[in-house]
Amino acid sequence: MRPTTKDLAIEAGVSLATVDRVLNNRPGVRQDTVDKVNQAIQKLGFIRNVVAANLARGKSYRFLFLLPRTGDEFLAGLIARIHEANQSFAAEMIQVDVMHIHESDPHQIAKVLGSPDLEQVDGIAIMAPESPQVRDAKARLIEKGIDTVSFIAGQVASDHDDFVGIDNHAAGATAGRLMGRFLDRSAGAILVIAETMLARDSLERRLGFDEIINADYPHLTVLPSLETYGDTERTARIIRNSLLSHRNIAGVYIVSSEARVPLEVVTEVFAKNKPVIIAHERTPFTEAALRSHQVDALITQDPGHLVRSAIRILRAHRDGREILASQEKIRIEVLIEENL
Amino acid sequence: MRPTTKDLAIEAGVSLATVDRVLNNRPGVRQDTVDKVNQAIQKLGFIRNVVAANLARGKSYRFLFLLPRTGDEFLAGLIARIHEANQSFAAEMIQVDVMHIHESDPHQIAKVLGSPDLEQVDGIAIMAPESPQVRDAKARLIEKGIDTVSFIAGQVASDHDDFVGIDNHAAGATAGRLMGRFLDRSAGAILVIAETMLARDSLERRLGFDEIINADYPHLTVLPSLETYGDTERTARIIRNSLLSHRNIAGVYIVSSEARVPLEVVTEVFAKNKPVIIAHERTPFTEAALRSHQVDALITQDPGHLVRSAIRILRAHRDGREILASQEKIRIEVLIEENL
DNA sequence: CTTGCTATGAGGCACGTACCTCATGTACGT
DNA sequence: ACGTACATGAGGTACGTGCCTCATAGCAAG
Repeated sequence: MRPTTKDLAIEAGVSLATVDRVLNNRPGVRQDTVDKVNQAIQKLGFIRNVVAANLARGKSYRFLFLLPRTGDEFLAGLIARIHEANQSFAAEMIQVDVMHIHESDPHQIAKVLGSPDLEQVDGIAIMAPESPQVRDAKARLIEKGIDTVSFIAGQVASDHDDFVGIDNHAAGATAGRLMGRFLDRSAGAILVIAETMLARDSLERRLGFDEIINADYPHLTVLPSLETYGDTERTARIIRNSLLSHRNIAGVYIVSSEARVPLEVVTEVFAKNKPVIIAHERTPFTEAALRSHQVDALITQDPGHLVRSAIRILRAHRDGREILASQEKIRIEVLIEENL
Repeated sequence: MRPTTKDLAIEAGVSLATVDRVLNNRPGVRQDTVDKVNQAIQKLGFIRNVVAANLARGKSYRFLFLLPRTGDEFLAGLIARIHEANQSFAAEMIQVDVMHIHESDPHQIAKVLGSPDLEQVDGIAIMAPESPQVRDAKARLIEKGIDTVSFIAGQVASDHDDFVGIDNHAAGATAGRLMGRFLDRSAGAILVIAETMLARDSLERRLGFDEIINADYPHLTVLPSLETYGDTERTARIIRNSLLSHRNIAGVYIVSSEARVPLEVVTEVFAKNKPVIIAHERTPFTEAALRSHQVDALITQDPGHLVRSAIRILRAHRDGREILASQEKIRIEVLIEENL
């Protein structure tokens, strides 16, 4: 049987009340008494029964995911996972909600983050582009005792705030390596398509991609990024224009998580002589594209893992516990048809 | 606040005792009373507080991992993860242990599985080659109320028994596709090296690999598998012999999880004109090999995920709960230097 | 010596559920 | 009408911890 607080009290030669005071950092205990209890903890290998503690506290957790308001399939998948997690974490008294924000307006995001509605929440996972406003708002949340994690995009990890997501520079490099190897000896140009290069993650991916191509595949040229702004017509136009100036397009790298529109346009434009295409994120659409050989590889991160990881980290923060780093590391996955 | 059993009792118009009888499938309740309670559960959206239930039961879980007795680095990593999991699951009153078996002797495995020591255990994750003896022993364990999962290798999933691991056929196919694409236009032969082809997983990987190469890369020939039997000298000899008969070796596929010896030999033998090499599993050694470009890609499964998944599944079985399938699906990961 | 402060002990109630006992009710067969 | 078997209620204790109140002991300053 595992030692309980009662055993601790006996071992330390103090009362249950004192053990309780020490365990919960309550004032009014002399330092040497604290030490006695801590020694007993060491000696018995006492592990606090979190389960019973939470029961006694009547504690439940409320976490919030702040997500952009796009119709993105990747985001839709993410939201589905959040709801799934809401089910499976219910047994542990954890409730998660989703709130949407206008990603483009830092002031509005900061306003939402400052709103008093959020004060009943135990922790927030924020998916928003980096900006001074958001950074400040986060700092204020932390002052109020509300933990935050940066989710997928945006802020860099800081001391106050974990980052849940992949290293986008490495993800871009991975795409670059695959592109290089898949194209091996064929010289040519590579089209890079992004929704907007203002997003930090797109930028980093592009940097990582370029680094690999420039270093190891001198016969390949990476063209300037095309920005779609999420507009179908514009996407078609700029890709066609690019085709006119560059006849020798051998590869296409779609940087953004919204691959659908660029992919459709590219597939149509390059009806024959399809270049090697690499995109990001697994969605019903990109999965089908991989199956039908419209795409050669996907660089992805597991949305379910992202969501659960954010929740686990927020809870660990709340409990003042350590996290199991190896479990929370989000991997950059390479998907081809065979390992879907 | 979430409804409790008390609320349930009021809603159903019965006593707490009856609610308890229904919730825990105890006899002595008329069917229509059972229905009343179940309706109340539906209506209130009652979710049993597993945490409180386990507290009351004084329940703790003991799970066992039965692993082969090799000195394999992959296995060492696995064991490290099990100890890690033992720490992090301690808060949920779950204890996991490791026991070693002689993988080569089905009778001995069956004997271990039948030993009375195992009767105090709640569930067992078994990593052992498939055999009728093991199959029978498992069936007997299940009769005794001890759940089992097939871990990484061995048995196919059955109704009684989940499989935790990757689809090895798909893993082989993934290796095949990468090999084909990395070699693209260079014709040649591919060396396949296994510890033994008696292992089901090696066989399946090879089948998946061949399927892809034969279908899509006719300029490549897959040679008969070389079996090392884990012997360094033998490995060096058979690889050298193979080199004499086949001058045009363009690729090497190391099927087994123990890649170290084959890799060392291959690296030495092919000092110049290194073929494309693909191996399995991430270990300190294969990771270093990837970094130093001795290996071109690794096909891996996450040991931490494997371990935690097995534990979660065993616990869910024990609690009679459903598992979250998407979380328990072990992915076939593709590792290159950039996404390590 | 009194006053006041701090450190500690003793004990109880609560959380939501499991599990036990005992009493009572109800329907059935004889 | 009686005994029997089954269905249900009522109430208690327990699990390990948190949190509260009250009592007491020790010590130092006035």
